[in-house]
Amino acid sequence: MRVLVEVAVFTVRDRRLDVLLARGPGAAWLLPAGSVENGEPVDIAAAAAVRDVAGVRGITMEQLFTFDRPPDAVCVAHLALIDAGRHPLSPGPDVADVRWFPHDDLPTLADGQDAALGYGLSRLRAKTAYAPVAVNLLPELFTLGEMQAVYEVLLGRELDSRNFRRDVLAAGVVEESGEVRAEGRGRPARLYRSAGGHFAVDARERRVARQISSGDDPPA
Amino acid sequence: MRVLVEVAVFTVRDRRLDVLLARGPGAAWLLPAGSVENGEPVDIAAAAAVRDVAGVRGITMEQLFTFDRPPDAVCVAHLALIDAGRHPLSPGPDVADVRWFPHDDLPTLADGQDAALGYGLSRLRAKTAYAPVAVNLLPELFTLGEMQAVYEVLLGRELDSRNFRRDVLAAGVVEESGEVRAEGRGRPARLYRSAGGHFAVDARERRVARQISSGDDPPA
DNA sequence: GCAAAAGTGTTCTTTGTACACCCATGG
DNA sequence: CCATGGGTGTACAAAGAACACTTTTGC
Repeated sequence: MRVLVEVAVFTVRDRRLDVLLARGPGAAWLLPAGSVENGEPVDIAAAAAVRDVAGVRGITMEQLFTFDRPPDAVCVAHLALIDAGRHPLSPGPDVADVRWFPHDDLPTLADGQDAALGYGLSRLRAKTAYAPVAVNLLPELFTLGEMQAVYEVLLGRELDSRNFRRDVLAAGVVEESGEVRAEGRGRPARLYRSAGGHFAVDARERRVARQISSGDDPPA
Repeated sequence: MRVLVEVAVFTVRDRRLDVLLARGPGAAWLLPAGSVENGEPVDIAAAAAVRDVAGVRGITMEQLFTFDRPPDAVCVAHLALIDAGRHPLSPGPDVADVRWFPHDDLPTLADGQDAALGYGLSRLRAKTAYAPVAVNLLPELFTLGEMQAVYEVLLGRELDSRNFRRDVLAAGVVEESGEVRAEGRGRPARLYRSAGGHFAVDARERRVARQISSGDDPPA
């Protein structure tokens, strides 16, 4: 049997949640994908697929699910989150075109890829509940306003900035860099960086976070 | 590459959480496992493995994770929950012995199976938080006391029976059968059956349950 | 009649949610 | 000087956790 990999790569740009798609010459749009060579670790193969298709390296990934790909393959789907600003796209050799699409306005994908992408999206939203996913979608230094905006895009609703700031700071997932950034008009914002650790945006979530020091994430 | 399947099968018996293991003649203890034939759906192969090894059929399973199995295979691990009372074990042709082991007192397993089993256990406990997993571990009719005992074993702590009963009934995951069972001394208990739907044992959990009508479970 | 398990409500504490104003800068 | 986004604390509402006694049966 053949073992394939594919990766649902998400980013947040311009207050939109985008998905990375590529296509070969004359072909349909696809998630970055590849196959696993004999003996190669699956996660390495998935990272290689993203590198070869889009020229993006060094991103962290999480395994999602293994789908059947009749007639003779299985496909291990992965989820990746990146800051598009730090990872410019460069199409690989067999790729005619690679670009970001708004997650709610996608071209038609190959059979089965819808499932992987949909599952990736729901897992991403679920993770919002107990992991500081936003830091994976932001530059090294970011303002709390930017971080809040990412969560608002992921959750599809507005958050109260006072509660948001209180909770993020209390959770200790970010630390002040000491720097400040003035961006156009308005008071300059403090810049933070990730400090590791778990975090949950609201209610149902914070509680879970507390008890899930390790638990729901895939092993190894 | 070869694609293998293995299944961590759990049950609760006698206030203990047990795991199903099998061994071939003279060989080590293993999780029920098999390989995926060309074109066969992975979940079917996993069900077949449990049937062939232990003679148990018709159980529901959930995919957990796909592990590397160097040098030339991957293994798709699954989680299954059954009521041991309704599924007597009968060793398959290549199996010398198959039996239940307490989850915290296991023999040495083959490399990699520890990971699958450990992940299965943590997923099982995590699911306690938002799914009525106990009904998969109980007979068709059961008392609330038995159900509570299952949760206590899974969570490793005692629950308050008044809160437990209130919450289970309010969640609507069980319905009265109208029957009653007297078991030795003590007041006879009402018998319930599963009514579908989600349920959470406590706090952190109930809230999550409410918002996860669909979300965290694998697709398809 | 007593030991053993089933069944039933209320109070208090913790957590979440809603909310309004002053501050620093650019134009 | 005003428009824009950043930054701060409190009061109310909801949910969770803790808790004791009565009922029904077998022995």
